[in-house]
Amino acid sequence: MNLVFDFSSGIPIYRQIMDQVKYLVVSGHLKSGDRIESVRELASNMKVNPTTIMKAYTELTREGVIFQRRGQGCFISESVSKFSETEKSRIVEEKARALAVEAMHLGYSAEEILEHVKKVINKIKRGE
Amino acid sequence: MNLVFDFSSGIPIYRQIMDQVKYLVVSGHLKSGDRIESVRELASNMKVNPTTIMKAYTELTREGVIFQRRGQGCFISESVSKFSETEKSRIVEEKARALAVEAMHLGYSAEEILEHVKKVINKIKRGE
Amino acid sequence: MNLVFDFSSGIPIYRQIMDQVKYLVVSGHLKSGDRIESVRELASNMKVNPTTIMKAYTELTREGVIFQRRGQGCFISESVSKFSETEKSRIVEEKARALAVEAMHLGYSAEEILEHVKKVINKIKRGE
Amino acid sequence: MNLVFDFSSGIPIYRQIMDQVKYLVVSGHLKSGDRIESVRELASNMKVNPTTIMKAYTELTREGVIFQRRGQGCFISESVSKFSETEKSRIVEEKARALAVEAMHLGYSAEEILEHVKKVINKIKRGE
DNA sequence: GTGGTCTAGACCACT
DNA sequence: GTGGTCTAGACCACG
Repeated sequence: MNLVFDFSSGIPIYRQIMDQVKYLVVSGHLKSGDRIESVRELASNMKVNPTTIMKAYTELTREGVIFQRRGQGCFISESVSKFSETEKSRIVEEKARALAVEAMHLGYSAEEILEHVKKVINKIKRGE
Repeated sequence: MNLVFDFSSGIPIYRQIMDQVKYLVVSGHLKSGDRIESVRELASNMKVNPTTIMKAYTELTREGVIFQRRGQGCFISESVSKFSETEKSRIVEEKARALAVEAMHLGYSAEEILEHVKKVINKIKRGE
Repeated sequence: MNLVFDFSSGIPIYRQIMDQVKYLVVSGHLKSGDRIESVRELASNMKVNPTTIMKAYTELTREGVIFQRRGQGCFISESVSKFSETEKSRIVEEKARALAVEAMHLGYSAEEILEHVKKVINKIKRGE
Repeated sequence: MNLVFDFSSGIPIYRQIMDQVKYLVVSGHLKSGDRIESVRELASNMKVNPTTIMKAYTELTREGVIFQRRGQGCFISESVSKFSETEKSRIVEEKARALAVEAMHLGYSAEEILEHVKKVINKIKRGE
């Protein structure tokens, strides 16, 4: 797994790990059943505190993104969301709202915002 | 100013204030030149410590959303962004990417995501 | 007197008044004996609170820059500094140090800083 | 870090901290990557409230002088200014003008002012 | 251990 | 009245 951290972004490292694992799944780099590096491996590779990795993995497990099998490692789970439809909708709407407010405040029009989102989705689908 | 705080969301109060003031601006509820509640007023209305309000206002001032005048109060500033085009684009793209990854991971299609964003923008424009 | 205020600089208005009166003297726009606007006049012209003007004038009087004659108005005084040589030297050195630290931190060389100062002095002498 | 505060100068403590950290950088006492005392350490050493130190560090971070890492501490950042050339020039010119007006008003000649600045720069370079 | 947020309450500077 | 600074002391999040 090729992770990159931005230590000055203010976003916690464990959150950056979570986000990037999710990205690797939606972009097709990781598929359900794939084994991902163990806590220890990743910690030493990325020179990050193991407890930080641990926290990320625990959260990802809780969200149903990965599952941990004792003695074997961590694996990407089936893409069955643990969230209900309304919950999912609420999560996305909240993030969409934050994006919209920020972008509108920076002076972007509705069209420009949608264009931005469309572009980003395509980038992700191409694995960028 | 009609603010609502979610004390259990984990999002700092001062951040919630910032977000909501920005929202009030983009939704047209507040216009440049408008005076907003003073630190003490808002603090007593919202039953929040004045220094917390102060922090929010200071940050908003730094971002150019409002300006503070000692002895007079706080005012919405001209909507001239302090950021360069590339920086603005970077900010929006980053948020758009976070939204896209999260939504795709929850199983939404590109169309559904765009639909969500479009809906939210319209809500904001209608002042909801 | 043609004063310009920067309300968003953080520098108190009364200080800006003091600085600009001093500037008008060193640049030759005002000479000793010249009458300057009364507190009331200036307050109404500049749309500033009279107490603010009052504070500026009081301070300028204390520093010996102007003197107030009851019923007649305020006048620029003789350019006899009330400060001792060591005091004067300390004041200038302190400001010079602040300038130097800031400029060096921004990456300017000694030559560039001196060039900046030289340029500014000439501007002032030309009354700009 | 050897800081000295003047509690009766009217200059906020957090500002004095900022100025002195900047001084330590330009004078070579601190280099990029160096770890500086933690908020608590400095607070207890200088017998100042941690939140005051925090404010100074937050401002220095915003100016790009240092960066803060939760759980690790504060470090001097690369000396890459966040300001554009014109902005840097404006900042220095403003400070130079303030210095020049004040010094000229105290009766110093252009040569004397430049001499003062030159002397101060050399002092800083020698680490005084 | 680190930084980050918040409260309660005081005092100062400015308009 | 306004914003701005500081203290003392608490609690949380992160590595």
